[in-house]
Amino acid sequence: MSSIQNGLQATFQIGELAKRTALSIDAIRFYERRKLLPPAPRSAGRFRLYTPDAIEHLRFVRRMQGLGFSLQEIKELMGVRADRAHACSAVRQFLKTKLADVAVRIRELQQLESELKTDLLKCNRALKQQRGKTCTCPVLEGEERASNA
Amino acid sequence: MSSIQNGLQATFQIGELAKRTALSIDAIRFYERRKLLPPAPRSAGRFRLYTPDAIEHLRFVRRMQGLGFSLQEIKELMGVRADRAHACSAVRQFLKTKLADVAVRIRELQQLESELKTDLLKCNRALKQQRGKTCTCPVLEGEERASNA
DNA sequence: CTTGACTCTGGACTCCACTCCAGAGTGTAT
DNA sequence: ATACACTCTGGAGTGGAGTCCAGAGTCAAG
Repeated sequence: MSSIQNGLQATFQIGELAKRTALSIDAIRFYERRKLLPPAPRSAGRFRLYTPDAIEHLRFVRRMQGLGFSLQEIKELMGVRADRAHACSAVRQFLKTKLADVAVRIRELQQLESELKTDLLKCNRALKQQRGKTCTCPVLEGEERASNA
Repeated sequence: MSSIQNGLQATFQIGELAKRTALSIDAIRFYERRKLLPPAPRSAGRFRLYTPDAIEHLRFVRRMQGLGFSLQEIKELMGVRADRAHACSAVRQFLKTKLADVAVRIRELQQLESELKTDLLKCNRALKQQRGKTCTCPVLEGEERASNA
């Protein structure tokens, strides 16, 4: 399963990485093809060998994906962040753009959040007032005869 | 283009709606099929007729999409929000779940934001220190100072 | 040396969110 | 009456993000 190479690092292969990241093996290989993961070094028998770094790497990818970035965007983001050591104004510009995007997203989500909170309040009030009465729930009941405003 | 019906509302047809929302005609019809937009009333010749409501409706859809919700989720969200009048505990539960999702997203985006800010700072410092020196930029990769601001 | 669990590659397939198109009808302007 | 812009439906095609699979190779255990 895991092997010690030259006493340096504990490595493991793709199945193990899949388990530890809750990704499918296919997804990991797919990310490698799309360069979201650097090509893994191989064993004598051409099996991919990973170090714990890969786990972090993949978690970052998933986190960004969850935030709605495309694989392409994530790749760019990682590239720039990894290379900030020799920064140049183009990299700086890219970071600024991404930061602005993120700020917009945050504002929009906060807006949605407050709208949902309002809805929930109204919902709670309505529930209080109809204590015990049956209620036809559009979510559960698929559809009844036309409602909608 | 736009017509007055019974002196009640200015309606317009799909091409106009497309222009006003910056969506394609096909996308609008597609949303209707997927029930993200209520079926539009038709003219005598079966042309869809819209009121300004539709613009707002579509903007909401796009906004939610930009925040990473799938069309399915947006449909559910709209359904629940429209029907909060007769609230029931299932609706309430749905809202609470969505709210929690949104809160998580906001926190994650804020985290990313601060990481990017740190990167940007490092980037700025690096730039200051290498004033004038050429820099190999992974973003431009090869074409250097040929284009871009 | 065989078995069984694991991995390899390449290609086909799926689901989503559209986009593009053909062939037909609508509506108005001349 | 005809031209021209617009719209209709249904279906095929696209790109992103994977999933699924066959046929072959790897490797530890018995």
